[in-house]
Amino acid sequence: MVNAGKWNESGPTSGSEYKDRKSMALDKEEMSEKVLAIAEALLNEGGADNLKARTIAEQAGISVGSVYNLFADLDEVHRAVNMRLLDRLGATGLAAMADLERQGVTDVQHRILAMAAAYVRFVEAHPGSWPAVLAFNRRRATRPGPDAYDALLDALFDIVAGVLKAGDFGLDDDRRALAARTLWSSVHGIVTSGYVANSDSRQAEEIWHQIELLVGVFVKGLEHGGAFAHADTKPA
Amino acid sequence: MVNAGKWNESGPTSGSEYKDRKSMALDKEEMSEKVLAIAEALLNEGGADNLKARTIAEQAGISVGSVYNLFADLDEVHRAVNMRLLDRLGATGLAAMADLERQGVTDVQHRILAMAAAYVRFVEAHPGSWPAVLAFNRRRATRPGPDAYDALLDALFDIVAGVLKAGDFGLDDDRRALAARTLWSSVHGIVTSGYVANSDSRQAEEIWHQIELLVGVFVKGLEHGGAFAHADTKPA
DNA sequence: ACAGGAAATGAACATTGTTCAAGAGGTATT
DNA sequence: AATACCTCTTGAACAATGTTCATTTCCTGT
Repeated sequence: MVNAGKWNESGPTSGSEYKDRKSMALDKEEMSEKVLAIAEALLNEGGADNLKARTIAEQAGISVGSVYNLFADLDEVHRAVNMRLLDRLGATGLAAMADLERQGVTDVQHRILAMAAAYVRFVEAHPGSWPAVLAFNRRRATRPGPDAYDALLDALFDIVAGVLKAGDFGLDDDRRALAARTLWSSVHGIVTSGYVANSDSRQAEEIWHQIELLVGVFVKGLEHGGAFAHADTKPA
Repeated sequence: MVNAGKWNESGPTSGSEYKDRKSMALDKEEMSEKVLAIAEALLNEGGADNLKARTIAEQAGISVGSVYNLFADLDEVHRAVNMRLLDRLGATGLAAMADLERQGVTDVQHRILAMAAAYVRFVEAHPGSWPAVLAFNRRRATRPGPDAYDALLDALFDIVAGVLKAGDFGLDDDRRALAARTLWSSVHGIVTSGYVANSDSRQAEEIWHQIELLVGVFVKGLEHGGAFAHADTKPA
């Protein structure tokens, strides 16, 4: 068990290449990607509950057992889909930043808003799977150390931190990173809270109003040294 | 089916009181609360996946069928538990505000931080069930209109709005309400993101650092009119 | 051809949510 | 007192699901 991740560990019988291509249906790699694409579609349609081994197998044209041959269990499939999404989100963010660069937008507030807008668009484009990403509890955390999941999140934080660096708020690296994480978490909270809140199209408007207010207040607050306005309240 | 919520709709055969008490084990109401208490404990221990009809029945000393006699399905049980939690959170928030009043704390930043601290403590006190609250998708939304769920959330927003009212930021009621929702969503996002992020005790520290920065920046930003600093960026 | 082994298969098992026909327990009516 | 009637309880039964594993299939190297 738990043989996932060690594909092609040993060649077939001995060290030979049998990658003829042609007549061969699909590589394990290709089949894995096909499974992940199907899984993402399923998650998008019906959330985590819609990710069923038999459905995947049927749509992929393979048997249930083969799914478990590619992935240890459905949790791993879900995790893999999430990583793809996080990865794509990072790419989207970078693309948004490149767009801003191209348009010569230097105003920090504009740039942050554009980043937030990109995030909102991404979430709206994945209505079913994004909540699944957020709700995903890595139960039985494999290791205490940071995994690929955290690495992807850190990459997202770095993008925001890069935007903040453009504005001159007198922040050292640590504090800027903290501000980036705070801003990201806040936007994230607004988006997800909005999804829980009232229905329909007023939702999108409310989310955007909150984001506008947050970013406006955040930038103004940073400009006036709010990041250092410690109150001497003890946590707990 | 769907008979939940209409208990004792008609008396037994006719209008008679057979509530002797004594010898009678448990009222439906009492049994429902017992079930909810058990359900909350189960959610706290193992998340949504740990809410099993048979476990509830066993621990409550009734049969599986009886559980479905009290609640339409497990979703309704989950929903009821969530409502209890939201209700309790509201009470906690009001208690925290009363404490501040008693201590004569008038500084807005202090008060917001104290509220946030109360929220964080509450979440930490319900490590398993709180994520379940957030992840709860009311699938098949019964009505388009606001339900009890939204009412509870609005109550929470109102508490925050009350705190903001103390500070004089030149906000009209609508804008203050928006700021309250924004602040709440942001804190919420910080807490839940923190739960997703790195493990262990550094987690709590990181969460609190983010909250401190957010509140500091938020208050400073409001003081300097950041709530009106509209950028002319279009949403999408 | 044959042997060896990796990969695919799908039947089988365990666990779940949910339903429902049968029964139990009580009240009112005669 | 006996009966009819109603409500609530029960637990067996069903369907859907995640997961396993003995068997078969398919390919490569000899």
